[in-house]
Order: sequence, then structure tokens, then C-alpha cells
Amino acid sequence: MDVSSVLDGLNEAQREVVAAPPGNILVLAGAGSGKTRVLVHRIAWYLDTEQAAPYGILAVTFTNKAAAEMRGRIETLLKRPAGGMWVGTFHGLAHRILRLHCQEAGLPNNFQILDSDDQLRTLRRVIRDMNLDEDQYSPKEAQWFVKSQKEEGLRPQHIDFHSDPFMEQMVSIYRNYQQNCERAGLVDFAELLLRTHELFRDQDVLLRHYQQRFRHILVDEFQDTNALQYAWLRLLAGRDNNLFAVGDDDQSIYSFRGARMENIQHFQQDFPETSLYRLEQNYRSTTNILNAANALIANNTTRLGKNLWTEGRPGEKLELYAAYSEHDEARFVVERISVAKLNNVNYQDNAILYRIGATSRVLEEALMQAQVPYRVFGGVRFYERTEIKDAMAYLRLAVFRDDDASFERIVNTPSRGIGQRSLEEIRGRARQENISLWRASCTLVTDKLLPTRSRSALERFLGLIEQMAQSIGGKGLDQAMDIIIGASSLVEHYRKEKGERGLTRVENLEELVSAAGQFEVDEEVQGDMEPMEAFLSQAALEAGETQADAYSDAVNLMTLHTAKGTEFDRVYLVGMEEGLFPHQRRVHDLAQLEEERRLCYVGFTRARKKLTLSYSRHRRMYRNDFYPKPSRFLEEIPPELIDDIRLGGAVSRDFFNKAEADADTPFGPGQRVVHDRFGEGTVLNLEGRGSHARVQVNFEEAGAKWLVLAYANLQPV
DNA sequence: AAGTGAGGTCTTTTT
DNA sequence: GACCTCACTT
Repeated sequence: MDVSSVLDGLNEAQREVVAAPPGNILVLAGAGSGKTRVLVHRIAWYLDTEQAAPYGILAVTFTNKAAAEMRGRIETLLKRPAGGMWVGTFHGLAHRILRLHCQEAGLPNNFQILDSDDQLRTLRRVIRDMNLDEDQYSPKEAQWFVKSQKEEGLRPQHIDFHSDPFMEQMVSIYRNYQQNCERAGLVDFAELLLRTHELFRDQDVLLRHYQQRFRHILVDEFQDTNALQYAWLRLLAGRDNNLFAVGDDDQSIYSFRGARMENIQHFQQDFPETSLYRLEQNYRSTTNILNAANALIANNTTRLGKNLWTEGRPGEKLELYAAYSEHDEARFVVERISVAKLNNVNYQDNAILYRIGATSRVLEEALMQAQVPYRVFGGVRFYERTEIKDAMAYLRLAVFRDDDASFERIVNTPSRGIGQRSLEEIRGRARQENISLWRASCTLVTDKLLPTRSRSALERFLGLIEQMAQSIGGKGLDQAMDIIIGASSLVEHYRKEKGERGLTRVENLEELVSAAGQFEVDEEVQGDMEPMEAFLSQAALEAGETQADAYSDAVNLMTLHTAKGTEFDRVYLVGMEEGLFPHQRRVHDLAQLEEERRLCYVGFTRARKKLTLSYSRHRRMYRNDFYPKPSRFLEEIPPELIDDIRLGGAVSRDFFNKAEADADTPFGPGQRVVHDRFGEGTVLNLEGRGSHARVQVNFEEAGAKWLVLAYANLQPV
């Protein structure tokens, strides 16, 4: 085959990486430098030069989206399906391995996956059963503890609690939780990785099998790997295989979920004879944007070092808007977007980014008012919604009775007379005999150990599940789902919920039936699984989308974290305020502050043509008023790269010094207000203080007027 | 056992 | 402003 086509369209540095001799390779690739591109071409190059068969390649990412995209790009490049290659997420691949070797891994062959929500519920249960104070031993904290211990590769018996009674108790919680999971055949996310790691570590034959198979291992976004994933890779790569890792330490923004930037820094020590490459040419942004991003990130001390450059033109300067309130800020952004739309900039080429999700509300209101279509990324995903999880729990229980998490979830949903008392009985029995809740219930019913009323309620529930299991036998997935939902009375239950909420839930349940109908076993990813098995695990492993219609022309709203990996012509980064960004809780520790700065860097480098920053001098959040200072990150940008803007032509140069002014008047120029008699208008000017304060408002109908604030009863819009 | 109202909390996110 | 948990009532 023609090798040159794989190298076509790559720059010198990229070509060098793609065609590098085999061995361990670390590629430090800056934002927009063609990171994934290089990885995809590297795979194609292996195949085309016949250094590897698809069967010998393992490509790993973090998200399902990235995995799907990678597979698609490989196939496009090769112009044929990439059969036999393993492409997936760490968790997806670990899951596949565990399914193939469940016996060796000590798991039942129909084990189920416990998602974070199930895990938290289970832990809360465990803590209560231990009669511990939930304030002292919070389920959240226990969840964090269990997760981080597992990520360190530690089982309860390995943990040294240094005779600290609190830690000792945490270890007990971990132990009991794990016993619960074993009994119920449940595996949480971290467990997927840890089990696989232990499997490889303890079963030499298996390890050697996979080591000999996957001669070429490729990892994207390497800076996001956690300790366990790193150990996993080290084990699998062994001494002889080729590990190809691509990452950017400047875009490491996930330490809070266990990611270790150090993994990049230790790579060269841990993987012998590593060749290091850098990709520093950026193909995305203008010089002005890149210079701002470079200047910003240069303030970080713990960097491997990299400087992005571009051959592009300087482009427009950055813009900075100092708003009077979050409403003013939102209106400014919406107005910019609307004006741009008139100049043929599509809505979908704009993104509004923010540090925390709560910021989106005001922006959404402003967009809605201006009738600008938008979509918000993030939020609760399809398979995470209450009603969907309920229906899935019925299905899971019908398929696998020992699934305690599902049992707990639906035993009394909808309410059927099985209350706390009965449940305590069931749990006690389960613990005593070390059996699942289902089996405990069965013995309680046959031994007639409950009050008649509770017993018959429980008996009806057991009968319901048995009957479900029978009637879905041999049926297609969608039919089975339909039967389950019908028999569960969930629709009737949720229809009772007030307002639009209940309606959406019922719709979602209907949607679930069609999702089950459309589900196809992905041969490349789940070839070894039964459809039902594949469906249930997929629901847990990839919780689905939050928003569907990707094709419509709409403004994109998302948090900075969600924005990683995306790019847009025009980016609006709002809320550039101390306390909000960098976030209050992350300014006291240098490492955390630097991660905030990297987050800012990620935000800047999303923009192709135009980057607009804004902050507000007044922000009402939760239930408090804040008068924040502009973010320190703004001061780290060379001033000559920024234009600073005021609507109506008035430009203020000294925005850094006057953040505290006008703190006692709720209105500032640019603010939209409504007056009882004159209707809506925009504040033009302000004078005086206290009871003498007057505002000049330009009303849509009545024109410009001066009003005394104390009498005018103006309301912000 | 089930339904209602008060009170506390509120980064970021994937699997 | 919204959500979740808990305590109280019916």
C-alpha cells in the first residue's frame, strides 16, 4: 500500500512522529496541534507498513465519544473497517476483558455494573447498617475514599490506617461495601480497572496472552490517566511492547477525579528508551489568541515547557467587557452574537464558556428573550435520569435477581407497602446469611417471618419480578422493555408528578423503549456479549447524550471542562472574576491555582478567530450579592492584546481600579430595566448617591428620561 | 407507610 | 433558584 498517503497533509514534526521507529514514544502536543490526528495516522502507518495487524493494536481513550471518533477517523483514513483492533475507553476495555474471563476474575458471568449514583446509595446503606453517624462518615467522603484507594490499587487489608480510628472506620466501610458488591455481583467503575489489573498481575498466562497480542498500545490525552490506569498500561506494555502516548500537561484539568499530570512527567523513567516529541505548531487560533494563551500559561511553574506558535495572521484583538451585573454581561454576549449573525456568523460558531454550571441560567434567559437558539451541554444524561434508572433496575433485577442496588431502588417504587421496617428485616437477614436481598426476601416470605400485610406486599413484588422475567423470555429488547415498563406501573407513578416534569418522565420512558429497539450490539466493541448483557452494561458505561439535535444552528453553552477537545470560531468566556474563576476554593494551594490557570488556557485555546472575555462587578449567586474583583488571569494577558469595551462607545481604561464603585446602587449603565408607566428601557447614566440617586433611562416607547431612583420603582429585567 | 414542609447545601466530570 | 435529606404529620 501507498505509505505516502498516510503522511500526506502532515507537517514536518507530525510526519516525524507518525513515522518514528517503533519503541516507546511520548508526544507532547499543544492545543490545536493535531494531537489525535497524529495518533490516528500512526495507527494507519503501522498497518500500511505492515508493522502491525489490526489484531495487534490497542487504542485507549477516556470517553466513549473520543473512542468513537478515533475509530471513525481511522476507518476514514484506511478507507475500510478496522476489524480486530481494540479501540475503546479504559473502562470499556477492562469490562470486555472481565466478561471474557469472569471466572478467572472471580465474578458471576452475569455481573452488573454499579454507576456512581448506585455506588453512593450502596455506601449510604452500608454506613447506616454499621450504625455510624452519617455526618461524621459522609457517604460522599466514603465514596471518594473507596475510589481513591482502588485507584491506588489497595484492598482493605492493604491499607495502613496508622491507628487513626477515623481511617480505621473508613477502611471498615470499604470492606463492608466491597462484601456487599461481591454478594450482589456488582462491579463499580474503579473495580473494573482494579480487577483487570489484578487479573493480569496474578494470572501470568492471561497477561502474556494479552501482552503478545497487543504489541502496539496507543493512548490519547495521557495527562488524564490516573494511578491505576498508569499501572494497567505498564503491566500490559511489559518490557517489549510499544507504547505511544499523546498528551498535553498544560491541559491537565482533572486532578479532582484522580488524573495525574505526573504520569506524563514520569513516563520517560518508567518506560525504557522513550523518544520524546513535541508538536508546537497550532492550526487553530490566531496569533493574538495564542500569544494571550501562552502569556497566561507561562505563569505556571510546573510545566514540561512548550510554546505554541502559528503561521496564521494576528487576527482581531481579544475583547474584554466589564459588566455591571450578570444580566448586563449576558445581554452583552447575546447582542454580540446577534450582531454577528447579521454578518453571517452562524449561531453554532459561537460558544459561551463558564467556570461553573450555575452561570448558565442567566445566559439562557437572555438568549431566550432575544430568541437566539442555544443548546446547553452537560447536565443529567439519559441513562442517569431517575425514571430511566428505575425502569432499568426492573430489567436488571428480572435478568439477575442478586443485583442488590437495583433491588433497593425499586422494591418500593412505586410505593407498594414495603416500608422501612420490612426493609430492615430483609437487610438484616441478608447480612446474617450473607445472601442477596432477593434471596433474603424469599426466605422471609416462605418462613412467614413478616407481619401478614408486609409479607403479602413483598410476595407480590417477588411475584411481579418473576412474572416479568418469564414474559420477556425470548423477546426482543424493545418488546422486553415495553413489557417491563408496563408491568412496573412506572408510567402511572410518574404521570402523577406535577407539571411538565411528570410529562417529560413519561416521554423518557417511551424513549427508552425505542432506544432499546435501536440498540445494536457493536461487534467491534461487544462482539462477545449477549444483546441483553451488552445493553445493560452500555447503559451504565455510556450514559448517553444530554442533547440530541447537533445539526441545528444554535449557540453552544458549556463549562470550561466540557469545552476541552472542542473548538469554535468565536468564544465568549464569561465570569472572569476572582472567586469564580479562579474558584474561591482553589486559590489557596498553588497546585490547584495552576490547574485553574490551565483551565483558563483550555478556554482561550478553544477560540479560532475571536476571543471575548467578560467579568461583572456585581453578581448575585445562590442567595448572596458578590462584588468581585476582576480575575487575576486578566492581568496576566499582555494589555496590548486586549481591547476593552463598553457599550455605547464609552471605553474605560481603568477597569481594574473601580470594581468597588457604585456598590450601593443596584443599577449601572447598560442595565435593562422596567418601569411601571414607561415600560422597558436601558440605563444610560447615573448620578448622586443614596436617596438622591438619579438614573437616566432610555425607554423604548417614551425615550430618555431622568428618574429619581427612590421613587421610580425600577425593576431589573 | 406515605405524603408534606423546613432547612441546609451548591465546583468542575467520565466511566 | 433548585435540589436533596430529614423530621413531622396524617
